[in-house]
Amino acid sequence: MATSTLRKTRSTGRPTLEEVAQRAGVSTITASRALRGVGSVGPDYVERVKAAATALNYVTNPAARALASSRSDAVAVVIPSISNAVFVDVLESIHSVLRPRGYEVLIGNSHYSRQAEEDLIRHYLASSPGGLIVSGFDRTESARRLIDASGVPCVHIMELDEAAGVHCVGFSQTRAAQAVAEHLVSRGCRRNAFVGAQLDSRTMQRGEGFREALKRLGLYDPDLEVLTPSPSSIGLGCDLFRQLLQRRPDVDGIFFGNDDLAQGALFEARRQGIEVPSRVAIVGFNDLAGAADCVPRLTTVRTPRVEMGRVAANLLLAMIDREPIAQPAVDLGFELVVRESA
Amino acid sequence: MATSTLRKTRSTGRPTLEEVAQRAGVSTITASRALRGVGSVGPDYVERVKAAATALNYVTNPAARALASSRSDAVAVVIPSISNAVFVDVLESIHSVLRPRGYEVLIGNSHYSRQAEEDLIRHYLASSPGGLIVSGFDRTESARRLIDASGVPCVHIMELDEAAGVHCVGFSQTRAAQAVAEHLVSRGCRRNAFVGAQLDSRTMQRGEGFREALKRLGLYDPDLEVLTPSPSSIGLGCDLFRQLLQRRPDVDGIFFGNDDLAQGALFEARRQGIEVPSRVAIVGFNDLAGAADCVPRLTTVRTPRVEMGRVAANLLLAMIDREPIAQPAVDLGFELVVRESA
DNA sequence: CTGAAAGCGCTTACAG
DNA sequence: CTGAAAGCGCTTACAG
Repeated sequence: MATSTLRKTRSTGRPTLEEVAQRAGVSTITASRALRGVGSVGPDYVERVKAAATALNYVTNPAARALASSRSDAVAVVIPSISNAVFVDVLESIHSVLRPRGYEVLIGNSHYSRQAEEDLIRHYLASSPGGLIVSGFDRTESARRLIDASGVPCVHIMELDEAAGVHCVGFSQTRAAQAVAEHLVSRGCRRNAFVGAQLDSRTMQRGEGFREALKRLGLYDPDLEVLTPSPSSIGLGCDLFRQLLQRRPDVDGIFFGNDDLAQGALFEARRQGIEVPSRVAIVGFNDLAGAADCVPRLTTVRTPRVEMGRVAANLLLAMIDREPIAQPAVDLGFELVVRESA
Repeated sequence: MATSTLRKTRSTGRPTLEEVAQRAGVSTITASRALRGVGSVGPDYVERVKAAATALNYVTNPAARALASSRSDAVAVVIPSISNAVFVDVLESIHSVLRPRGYEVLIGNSHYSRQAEEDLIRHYLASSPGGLIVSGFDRTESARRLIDASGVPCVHIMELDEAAGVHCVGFSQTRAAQAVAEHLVSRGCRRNAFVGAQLDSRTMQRGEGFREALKRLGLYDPDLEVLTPSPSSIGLGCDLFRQLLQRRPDVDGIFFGNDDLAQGALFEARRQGIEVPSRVAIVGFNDLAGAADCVPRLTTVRTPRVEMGRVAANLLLAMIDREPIAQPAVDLGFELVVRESA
């Protein structure tokens, strides 16, 4: 058969660029350029190549492309948790802008471990991804150096840093916590507690912002800070609330570092017959699912998760395409949503 | 310089297998075999190669490996939603067994669309992944054919199918729903409703199992089936519960297709002063976060999400390694967790 | 605007 | 047990 001469020994069976080029009657490289839309190719050629590709059901072999160009169509996103709805929302948002642009989104879950994050960053950087998105700024020096040395475009999400050369999209965790403190105090709470779990850098920043604001208002009581390294959850919220009220029955305002803790507290309060917000006001963080519907409806801080993912992905895209960056650090703000619990 | 002869024109700067081999004083292919642990290589050689790789900080270029072997170290997982905690749990579990084995887990989110799923499957199959994990069996004929024709090992999760040649890990949605129906009836509920959202195949199977069981018990009332294509959420649970009780105030048992709907119903019941379970019993599905802590604590069906991910990933690994498969269809069962709401 | 040649960094298939 | 050669399917760099 005439076609048998085309068959390569180790062929995968799928059509190659060469076959597309042959069918279109052009050279392989012209077909490559036509399909990628780069370089100058005669419009008639472009059309013929595209037609041939469609007819053959051609799909670029990503491995071959990556090897030849030493640049992959992958973007790695390293987050500390995949169970925390906060990151899932951001991820989904990043996904929705990157996938349509042809990027593969690789998800690295560090489980809140600095060492695991460093390993993941090393792993992903090893395959020369098109871009990298990481969470916050709390990482090992090695990880930081790996990112710098790689030259791979990198966007930081969740937090803000004005340092030159750092690209980030987030909001001020500190200011958000201050807003919560001011709200609690303005509604008359005098003994305000902060309850934080996981102890990741963002939770700590919230604690700090809360503390600073209370100090400024002359209402800070170190005995009302409850911190635990356990992962945040509704069940933990129940426990911490119960313990806190047992130890300090005089507390009249509580700021929880995450909504799930606050929702747990609401359940526990109900079980113990403790009125919210009249006896103790409760504020959460993030405005996760259920916050608007629970009883009483939860007062919380709405964080810009969807927008953060979208803006970060677009910023990364601009960096990858070497477009000029108007604003390397984007503050998306937050919103205190006052409902019934405080 | 002597080393300049080693420098390739388009080098990426990272060490290559050739450099490792050179340092170890062996051929490239021997280094390749030593590092992969395949073929027969003298133990002393293996040691020297590994030492050289470590010294050079060598990391295999995945694109080159994939191109040469026409087989990638990626496993694609296609799920219908990334916001639904059910899939996040399974995903995390799959991740935890595949990543340590060197696989990259690619996540495809079909957003419950058959067409989107087909496109994702086509996309992932195009890059010859090592394996594929898909959710359930409800997909387009094209998607099914693509999977079959690809020859890529594929495991189905969430549901069960006894069909020969199909590898799956899940549990019977139907039987789980039957157990719920029997529980409600056994505790005295006579007018039992089913409330399902999203209308994905698993929700429909639950509805069917529930209906069949009630029919068998002579208690089926078609007017008590509430179905909506809206995505499942706590807020939707509030709405559907309110509407149902307005329309059929005599209902005394409700089975919600997912815990979030049930939790919403619990909130709404509280707001309306409707006693649960004395006036109406409520059962959820999946035993998601919060089910054990809400008020009243939710009676629900615990689904084996973590185990499902683990078993599916290991089954896939066995298929990839062409090991004999003892059991192509694994039924992991479920557990009715009776708490306070029913 | 178009193309022939070389190369990306591995692994397969074949020898010995 | 070890290796020289060829090839995977693209893109880069250089010509014309």
